[in-house]
Amino acid sequence: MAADSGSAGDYGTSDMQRNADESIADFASHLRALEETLSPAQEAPPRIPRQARSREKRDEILKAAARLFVRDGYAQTTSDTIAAEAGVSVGTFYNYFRNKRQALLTLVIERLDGIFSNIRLAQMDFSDGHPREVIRRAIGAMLERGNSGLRRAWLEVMAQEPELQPYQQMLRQYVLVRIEDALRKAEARGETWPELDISATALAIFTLLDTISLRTDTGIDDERLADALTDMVYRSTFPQG
Amino acid sequence: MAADSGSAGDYGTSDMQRNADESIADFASHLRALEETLSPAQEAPPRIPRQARSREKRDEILKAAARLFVRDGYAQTTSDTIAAEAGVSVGTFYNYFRNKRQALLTLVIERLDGIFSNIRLAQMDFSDGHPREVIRRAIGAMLERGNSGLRRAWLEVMAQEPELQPYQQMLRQYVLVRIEDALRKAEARGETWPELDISATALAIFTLLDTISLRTDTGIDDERLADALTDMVYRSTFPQG
Amino acid sequence: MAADSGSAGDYGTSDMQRNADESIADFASHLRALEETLSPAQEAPPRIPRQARSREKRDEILKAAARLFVRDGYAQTTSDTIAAEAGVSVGTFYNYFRNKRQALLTLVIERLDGIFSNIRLAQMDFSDGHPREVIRRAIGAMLERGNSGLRRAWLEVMAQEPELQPYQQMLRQYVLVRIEDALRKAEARGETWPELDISATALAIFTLLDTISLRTDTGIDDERLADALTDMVYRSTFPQG
Amino acid sequence: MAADSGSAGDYGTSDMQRNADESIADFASHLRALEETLSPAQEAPPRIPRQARSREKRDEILKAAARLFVRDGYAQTTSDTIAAEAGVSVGTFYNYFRNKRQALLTLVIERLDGIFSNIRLAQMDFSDGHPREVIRRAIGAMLERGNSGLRRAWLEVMAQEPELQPYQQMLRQYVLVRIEDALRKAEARGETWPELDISATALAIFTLLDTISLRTDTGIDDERLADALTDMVYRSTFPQG
DNA sequence: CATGAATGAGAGTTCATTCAT
DNA sequence: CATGAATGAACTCTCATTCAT
Repeated sequence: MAADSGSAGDYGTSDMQRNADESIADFASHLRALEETLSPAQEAPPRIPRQARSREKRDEILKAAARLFVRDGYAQTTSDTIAAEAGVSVGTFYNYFRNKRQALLTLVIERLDGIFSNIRLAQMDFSDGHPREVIRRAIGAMLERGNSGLRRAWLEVMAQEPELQPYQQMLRQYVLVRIEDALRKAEARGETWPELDISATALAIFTLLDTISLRTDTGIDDERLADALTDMVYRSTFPQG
Repeated sequence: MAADSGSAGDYGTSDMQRNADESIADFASHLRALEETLSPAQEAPPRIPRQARSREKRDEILKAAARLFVRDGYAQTTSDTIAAEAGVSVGTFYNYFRNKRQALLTLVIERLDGIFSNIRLAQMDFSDGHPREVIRRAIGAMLERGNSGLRRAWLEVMAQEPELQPYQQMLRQYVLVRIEDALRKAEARGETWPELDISATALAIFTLLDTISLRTDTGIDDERLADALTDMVYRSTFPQG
Repeated sequence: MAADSGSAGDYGTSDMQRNADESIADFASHLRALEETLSPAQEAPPRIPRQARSREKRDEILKAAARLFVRDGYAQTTSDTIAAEAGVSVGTFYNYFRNKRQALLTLVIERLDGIFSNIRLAQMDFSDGHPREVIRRAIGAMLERGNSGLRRAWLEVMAQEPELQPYQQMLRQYVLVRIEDALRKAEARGETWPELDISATALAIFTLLDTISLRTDTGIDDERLADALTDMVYRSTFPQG
Repeated sequence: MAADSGSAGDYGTSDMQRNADESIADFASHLRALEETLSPAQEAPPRIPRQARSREKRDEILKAAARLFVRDGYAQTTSDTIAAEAGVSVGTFYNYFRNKRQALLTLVIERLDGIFSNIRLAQMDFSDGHPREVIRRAIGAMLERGNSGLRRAWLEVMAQEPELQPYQQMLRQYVLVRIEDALRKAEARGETWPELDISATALAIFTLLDTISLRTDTGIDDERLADALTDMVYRSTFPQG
């Protein structure tokens, strides 16, 4: 299915490489943007650990929390349980995190790229003439990262705490706007279907991939899935696919 | 369950219809069994009342519960609130429903087709030669049903109670298989893209539409959205769209 | 010590009576004013009891709370303890009161006259020519009411919850202003010491009596104490006492 | 501490003085015993350190504690906060003081005369013929000392721990008895109002001044307040003021 | 002695569910 | 059947105090 190579020569690889590097840098900066977006929701933790052992314990607690949030969901996970799972007392949990919500927020911020793998979509740039590959790469990257469980927990908190919803909106807008941009540029170059409804298509693409990345077991191999999704996005945007 | 019949056949559609209806009925009966399992009959289980006045009261309660589940989510809705919203006492609520969960299950069972509007996708039949219209109609139907709020509540309970998940799987499989079937037939007729990965594509279509129908406000008009989605599904399946 | 009688006639008694009646009416209106002052701090209780038994239970809980607040102080009294003392469960306590603070506020409002016996001072009217008796009566009334324990609890909450302090200030101002008024009128009639510092004296009188009424056991009989206080207030305000 | 001397009886004053000083010393030693009783020596009790650096640190902590007790009250001040305010760790706090209460007790003992400024009242001696000035001076001295905040904290602990109440009684009695003494002597010289109820009047004077010295902001200038209080005490005791 | 992480009893509060009236 | 008061387990979070480093 994948057809890459290209018309021009041998330095294709180094080109790819350069693109990948840039892409990683891009990705990092996108992440930082998202982090900025989220941090206002994050109050200072009660204790900033100074000793090395302390950092480890904090990480233990975070890992324990992550396990439970993923397994049982946010609401079903109690502070007592997290503490027990981490092998510490409740007091200790509250030494490191102001409250349960902050623990989740911390997790989300620290694992942004795993959780919001959809920002990969924000990086798509169709200007180099190989849109199919661009799409394929973004989708592949999205599917391989695995922290969708935490995103489910994040969505759960948001449902309960309306103050957080703006943040979700912002994250979403961030990606959405970038997809629209990429599409609009391709449209300007006359590459897309005529009369393509850019906003609606961007929304559809975003929704599709955002949700698919939350999948647990689809019964379908990730590679095949990525290929099918790529075709879908590609064909629905660029004619003569 | 599957009844395919053949390419021509004027009763194809009504067949499809019957099948979908049957399937919903099946699903409902499973859910009812589940209800029994999850809320084991103790002493006198609340039954559907015969007298008109009682039925009305029960319906009032259900409507109130639905409003609140949709507005605030399942966990955030308390039995007290439901009773208050319905203008009855908590006791009365518990006279009609064994517990909060049963009230939601009842709602889900009674409004199955509104909630699981994705069942409409199971009815797509591309054999009449106008696949784009078929897709458009299914999508239009999905988007216009309004009970996505209750489905969100249903998903919320499921997250908490793993025993329910098989039922979600069941419904999902039902629709998926039907989409695959339709695609396979179209493929047999040589209408689809060559080498189309049927299962993966069906999954993608299902996921996309299933999620989109949960939307609250996308900022995009439903008609436009339906058109864009139709294009997406159509172009990614049938070439030369 | 008391010397009343008067220049004129036999209907002195009925005069007294009328004054007492007026005084009670006055007192009630003062109380209402204080209640108005406090009520903004009071949120609606979670459940307004309708059944008679319910009112009784509410009263039981209030009495139990009062006992414990007086005996152990506000902070040392837990909701569990109150419930236990009242012979109910915690849940029941929270059915009647939104929280511990509201229970105290309710008590305070319902027993305003016992707790803020100092409003008696707000009623003093020296215009009838018998200031000593007026003072004596106010002080006597202050000392005989007994809920100073609850006022101590009230002061305790206020120390902890700055939002309530305005209310204390208002109660205080209410009485203070009225004492000043009475003094100022007497001054206008030339009855007071020349160059009397009205505000400071009012403050001193208020403070003295306010605090004395918080006494538990002074070792001195209430009548004697009232007489001594009367002398003190009278002599420090009106010359040639 | 106040040196008045006067026309009559040259050692009278110094006697009073000695008594007051002794009494304070007594009180202090009682408090120290109390400290022992309340915080029973376990293993190595924190003692007053000898080395200069340690003394300074201890003083820093005490000052920090004082600031916070005054500003926020005893209960609202946590050991963590005290440590932070003093720029040390909690551990260090507990190296110098057995517990929070002991820190307050220590403060009280070390600042007895500032806190219990009402002891000044015990030193009043009307025998030199200028009672008004004597009163004025005592009141002035009371009002100018600023540690009433700590006394409020002390009263707070006492409310929680009944074992401490005898000590409060002790100090109170000491001052009361001395005021009564002074009044009785003046009465013997025929200077007071006839039939003055000495005990009750002493109690009233004590209560008034004791409480007024706890004031925070009365809205009235201290000098004016002192003058008004002086008038009040003077006129209610000595006729023809 | 200094540090600060760890502890855990305990406090306030909520809410699904029961049951006497 | 309707009512709504009663229940208590469960949950989140605080803070005085200890103790290993």
